[in-house]
Amino acid sequence: MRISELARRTGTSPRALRYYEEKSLLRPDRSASGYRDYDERAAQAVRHIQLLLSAGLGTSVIAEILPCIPDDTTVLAPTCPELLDGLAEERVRITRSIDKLAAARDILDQLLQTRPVRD
DNA sequence: TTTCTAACA
DNA sequence: TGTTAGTA
Repeated sequence: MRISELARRTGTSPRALRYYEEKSLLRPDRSASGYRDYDERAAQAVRHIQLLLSAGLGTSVIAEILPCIPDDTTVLAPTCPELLDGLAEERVRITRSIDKLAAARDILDQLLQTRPVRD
């Protein structure tokens, strides 16, 4: 399928799909005319990319992880044990970020003399 | 018409 | 990320 169809089927834009390719997240074939030609697996890969992106992972990390996710799942635990440590570290970084943000919010709550409110 | 690349907003 | 230009 061509880029616009893949974009439509995955809810992204052709622009984003070209960007993914530039970051080596996707490697579509090319038609004789130079048009990108995507297969079914690409559609699944894009969904994985979007999931990983929403997890806050960078494109370089995603490029490593992607080949470890089977087309039909969203879990990689059983597949590539080597990556698990790296992702665990990523999780630690995220936790630290959350803690810092929470601390910043607490300070603002004090300055504003408001009682902590849940969003 | 659709897509391509590259560059600019 | 969107958009634009000039092509094939």
